[in-house]
Amino acid sequence: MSTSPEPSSSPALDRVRRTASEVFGRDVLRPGQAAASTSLLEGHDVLLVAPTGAGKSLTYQVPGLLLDGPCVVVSPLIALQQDQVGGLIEHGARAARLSSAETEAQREQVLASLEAGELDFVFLAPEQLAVDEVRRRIAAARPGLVAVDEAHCVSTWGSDFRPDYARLGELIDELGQRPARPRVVAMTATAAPPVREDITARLHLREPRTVVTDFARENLSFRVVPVADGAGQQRAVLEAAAAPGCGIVYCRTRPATEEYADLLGAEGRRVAAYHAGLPQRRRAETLEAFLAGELDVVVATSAFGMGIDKPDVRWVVHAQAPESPDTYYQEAGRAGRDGQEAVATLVHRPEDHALGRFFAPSVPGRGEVRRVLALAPGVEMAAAQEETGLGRRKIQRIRNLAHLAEESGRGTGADAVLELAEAQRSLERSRVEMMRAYAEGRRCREELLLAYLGASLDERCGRCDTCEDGRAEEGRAEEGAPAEATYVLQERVVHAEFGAGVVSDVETDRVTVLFDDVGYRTLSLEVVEREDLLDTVG
DNA sequence: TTGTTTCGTCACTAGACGAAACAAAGACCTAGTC
Repeated sequence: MSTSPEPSSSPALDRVRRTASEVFGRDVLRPGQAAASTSLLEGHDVLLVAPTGAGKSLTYQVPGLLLDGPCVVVSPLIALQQDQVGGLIEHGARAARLSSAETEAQREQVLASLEAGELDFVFLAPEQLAVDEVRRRIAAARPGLVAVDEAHCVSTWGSDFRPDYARLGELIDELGQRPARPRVVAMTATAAPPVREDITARLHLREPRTVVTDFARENLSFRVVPVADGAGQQRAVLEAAAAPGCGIVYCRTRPATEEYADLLGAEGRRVAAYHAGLPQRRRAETLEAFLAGELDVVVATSAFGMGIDKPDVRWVVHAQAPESPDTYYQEAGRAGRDGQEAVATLVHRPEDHALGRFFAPSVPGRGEVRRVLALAPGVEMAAAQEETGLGRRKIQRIRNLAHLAEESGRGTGADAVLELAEAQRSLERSRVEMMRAYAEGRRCREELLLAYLGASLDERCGRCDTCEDGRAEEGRAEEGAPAEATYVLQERVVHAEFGAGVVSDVETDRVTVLFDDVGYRTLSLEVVEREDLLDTVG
């Protein structure tokens, strides 16, 4: 996998520029757009990591028009798909959505148009692509490009939620083999290096080029407010949410969103709660009102996220820590998209991390795994449930684990499945610990987040709370001069106990490694060196 | 894993206490009902 530089000139780039200008009215391409689009035209698959608002859409829209055959866009939310279809039609492209929201007649119309070559773009969720009939008819239309939007879902979902995400790679493979296999572009706003690798592997990207745009946020200040109890937490959240301008308060539970919405409402803020337990219509109204500037604050669970591109959000407050720095950076990053100053505050109570551990996927029992693996191939879900006495979700999870275990070379059988499930749980739990390290550490906040996400900051941000109050600087002084660079970021290493892994962060006195089987571990450099625990792999 | 609610016990017959039970995100989809 390589990170592609911006191309300076080529016939492919000329075609991209012309179409971007003539069809979409974009005379200047933003960072990443040119590299990603030309790579697709040159025959590569592409993984694009670029922040929301950086114009990721253009990266599939332009090649989608230039390559032969229609472009299939896989997108997780049908509400988002509708907006994207509307946007393309406005520019004169032929686009449609295929989902359960369409009537049978409308679905037939979409598939017939696709087969007749009358559509440039078709939008659908993985669940639609998993329908044999739909997949067969799309393959018959010989698509030239498959775009996977919000591609981090491929990595974070699939094992126990929306299982068709776990099958997306093979579903795309079935749309045609080379030379007819469509090219694939996977797009996401943030993805730490192991997530990028996971997406590449699960989508079976071929000769992939990875395009990563700069995602440091120079207008965003990160803050952490430690609190000891529930009352302190509430005070801190209300205080942070009293900031001027509009903002988002993120909570981990639905009742918490309602409670804070009531409290903020009582203070005179125009506020609404948002979570997946609310009626669809009310959710849509809340989103619309927020985008239109009719609400000051939305108090939400993680359901409020994808597709929200409101530039003037001035602050984001996390009432509880989310389960990983990946999620935190994505949610906090919804503040200040307009480039004006914005603040991201995490109210931190150590107990809140328990919820992160609770949500980490469980490891199935050995007996359960054996029963699922013993099922005859191709057996229907209803029969499988009857035979194993297990729920649909559990069966699906074990099947997906078995599939992934085999694909990743761990092998077949119950041991391989259990090993993989253990590794997944370890990784999730270690992400929770990384989040704790963020909240409890005294390093520059942005430096730590960017290191985690695989980018580096040349110097401390100078804006976060630890930079401002001098803790970040003090910490460095106490630790002494930076240690000689024994380990290099993204280098592969082997630990005596934890096995193989990749260096994800190097500080003056410690090194953080993402191990394949146990997740993130932060190790003291002194101990590592004294006991010779970590070997680099050539 | 944790915090909150519910329930039973003791018996100072009102309320304190501890144990047990419960709930804690995310979105497709389809079938059934009004």
